Amino acid sequence: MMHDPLGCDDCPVREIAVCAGLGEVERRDLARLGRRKSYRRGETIFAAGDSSIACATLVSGAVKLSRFDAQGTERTVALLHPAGFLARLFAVEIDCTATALSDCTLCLFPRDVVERQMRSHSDFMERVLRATSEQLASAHNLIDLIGRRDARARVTGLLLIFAEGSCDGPLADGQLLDLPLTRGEVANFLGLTIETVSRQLTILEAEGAIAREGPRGIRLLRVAALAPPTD
Amino acid sequence: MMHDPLGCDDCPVREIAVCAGLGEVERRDLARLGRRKSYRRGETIFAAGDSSIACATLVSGAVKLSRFDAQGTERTVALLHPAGFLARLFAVEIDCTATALSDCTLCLFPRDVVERQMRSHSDFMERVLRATSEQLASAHNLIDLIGRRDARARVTGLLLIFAEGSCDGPLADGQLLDLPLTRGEVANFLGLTIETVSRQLTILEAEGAIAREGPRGIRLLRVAALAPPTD
DNA sequence: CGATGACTTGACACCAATCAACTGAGGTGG
DNA sequence: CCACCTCAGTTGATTGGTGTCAAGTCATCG
Repeated sequence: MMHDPLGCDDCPVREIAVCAGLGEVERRDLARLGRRKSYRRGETIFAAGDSSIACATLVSGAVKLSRFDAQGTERTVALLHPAGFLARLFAVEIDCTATALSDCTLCLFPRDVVERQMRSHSDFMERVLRATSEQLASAHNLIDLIGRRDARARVTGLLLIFAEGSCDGPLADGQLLDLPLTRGEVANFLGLTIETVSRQLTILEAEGAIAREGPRGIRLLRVAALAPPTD
Repeated sequence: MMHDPLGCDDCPVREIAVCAGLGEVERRDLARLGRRKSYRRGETIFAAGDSSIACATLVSGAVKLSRFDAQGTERTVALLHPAGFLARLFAVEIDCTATALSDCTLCLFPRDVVERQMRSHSDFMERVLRATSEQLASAHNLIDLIGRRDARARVTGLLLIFAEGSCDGPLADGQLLDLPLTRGEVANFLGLTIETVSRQLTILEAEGAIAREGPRGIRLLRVAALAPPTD
């Protein structure tokens, strides 16, 4: 147990998360600094302004990052899938709140200890930087999605984001997708209303592109009908 | 000249750019690795897929970052102001094209040499990481702006982004703003059409919030009328 | 059994997209 | 010098997609 305090040995994302690629020794060093914690759906992982946690890796489940404006209106700015990385290292301020979308498990690394670790292990810092770059790229993907697409494309875009994030390997027709977001959360993320999201799903189901199975389950019947045109 | 190859000594952003905070020695080390280059409005600074440039600091002028989808449609995902930082270090792929919005000057750092420098100077890497985090935060700001705001709020939001980016210090009524974007570029960035942008500017001018001075100049008459409600 | 909350569906209104015409500046050439 | 073109921008008329409001369904829970 002393040698594997975070349970890395059976970590489902050890090969793809930010910790991957570190040597055995470095990983153990890192593992000693963090702790693994589980959250239930709806729980706040950290709130805006909380600076105790510097970064975190999502081991299982799904997490949303959102902000609240002056009126207290929520705005979801990112979704995280397993192996996803939350980093606010050296940021001027932490302005996002992280909330569990489903029951989930994370490896949390406290700020002080991680900043020291990063300065002495440039490999680790490099991986953090790479992860932050990927976060930036997916923020750009989201900008693309909500900036110019109509309601249908936004909904299909979200389905594809989740399908790709929750499974490894390419998508196949018939795949069952667990969408842990409520309609309200989907709407908030996509910049739509609950009603519009619901209607789009109805349309997609009528077209035979998807089938709803229970409140959260969505079976992707024809992936090609969801993807944007490739010409 | 050997001691100041990039012209750092009279650099207008030396106190706020990514290079600030480095010691004199480190900055000279860094300066030896980069080169300063000027671009004219419309020129491409680097295209998607070009991996020769790892990062760049904008010294003067304005730059847009955009992507092109399968149909070749442009989607602007970020704007850069002086002291702004472009980094795609360790990213899986460079997917953005950087274009000069106005005549501008940048310090460019080639990829190979910068990655070496980062690994040996953790101070530098830390600043790059911080800059990338700030880029992420402004991407989130943009998501907020275009995801749920109406046309008026998007246009005023852009005006404020540019006003804050192009001057240091707080905003004051009566300030003249040079908006180097064409209507089409504004529309693309905000996820609107040219016509809607034009109409919103007309409305804002009729309300006395702004005054258009020439094709590019906008005088901010009442900043309070542009800012979102704070209650 | 009623209450609650997530979701769906319908009717309608409204904002922004679309299509189209017009203006004005800058450039070119007869 | 003026006719003409082009291109960015503005303005107007109309359409359509999405928001809004409202009602209704269904599952869960006390």
